[in-house]
Amino acid sequence: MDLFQDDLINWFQQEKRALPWRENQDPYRIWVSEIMLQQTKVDTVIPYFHRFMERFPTIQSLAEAEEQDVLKAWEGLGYYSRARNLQTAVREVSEIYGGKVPDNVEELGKLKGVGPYTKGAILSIAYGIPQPAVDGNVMRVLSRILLITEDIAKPKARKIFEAAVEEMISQRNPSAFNQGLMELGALICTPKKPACLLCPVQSHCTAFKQGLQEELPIKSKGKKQKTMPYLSVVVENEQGEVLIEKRPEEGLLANLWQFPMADATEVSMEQLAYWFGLEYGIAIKLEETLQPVRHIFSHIIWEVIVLRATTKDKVPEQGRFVALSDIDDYPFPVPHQKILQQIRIPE
DNA sequence: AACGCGTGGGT
DNA sequence: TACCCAAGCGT
Repeated sequence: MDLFQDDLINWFQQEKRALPWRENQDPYRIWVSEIMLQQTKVDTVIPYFHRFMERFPTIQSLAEAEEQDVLKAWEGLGYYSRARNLQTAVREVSEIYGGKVPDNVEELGKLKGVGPYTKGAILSIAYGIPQPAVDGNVMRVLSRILLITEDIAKPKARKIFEAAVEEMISQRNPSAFNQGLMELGALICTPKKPACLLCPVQSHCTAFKQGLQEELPIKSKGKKQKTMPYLSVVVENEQGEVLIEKRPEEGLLANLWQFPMADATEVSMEQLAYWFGLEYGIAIKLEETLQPVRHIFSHIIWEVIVLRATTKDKVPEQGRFVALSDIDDYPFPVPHQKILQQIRIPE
């Protein structure tokens, strides 16, 4: 009768995927990977991680970078506050901790963007310190192993699983234990149709014994998204430049760039040119309707009617005219990249 | 505690 | 189509 911990760790060391952030234990690399992996699949993260580490190889280089360049490296990855918080925290590590990532719960947990999960992941993986790192995988796996029926969508659930991990975690190899739980959740103990027949810890699994693996974990459902209609306009001047503006520094897609966009519940198509004059201080002439853009976020849906317009005016009160050849310097969210594609490849 | 915050892939 | 899901965090 082997121990759960040993079966899990042996399996992990045998079967773990070769991932770029597993090449060494550099706390900075571990940190960046953990932030990118929040709510994001491994396959999506890999190319971003390579580019990011090439562009910002050290704490120092990221601390000294322009936020605009950090967001550009994050462009398309989503949850952009992760990038901004990471840079804020890295600057703090640079200034307060001499560039060394803290190796204790107290200091690490104070850093922007480093919550209970990420804190435990960095401590255990980079420093070998036995701390729980409870993510969605861990809750799913342990809910089955231990038959825990707490609703994992509720905030209080995480604490219950953290308490369980504190009792179970391997003191000898907390890194392999925590990563093993997550790897198991990603490869075997999946949300749907878990591969129990291949599971290295099947003999320890209470849910499997009772045939309840498909019923766990218990997870309540969120509410569905609301649709938000917008009117967006691509304004071209006589130099062939287009008008773009920076989004507000808080909220959705903060500090990213976009084409001017009006809330369509407040501004109609007929009012658009007038509205534009008030907002941007220049006169435009609507030319044509482009392909509408629909974008589904996690919590809302954008329905964007897109128009093309021209102007003879040069200096807007808001935003700036940018040559198409320079537009790649600016981080755009996906819905506005869809608009950009249309003016790059007309027809 | 509940909600805001992205995106791409799977069924 | 309409969900669900993925190595969460800040407010």
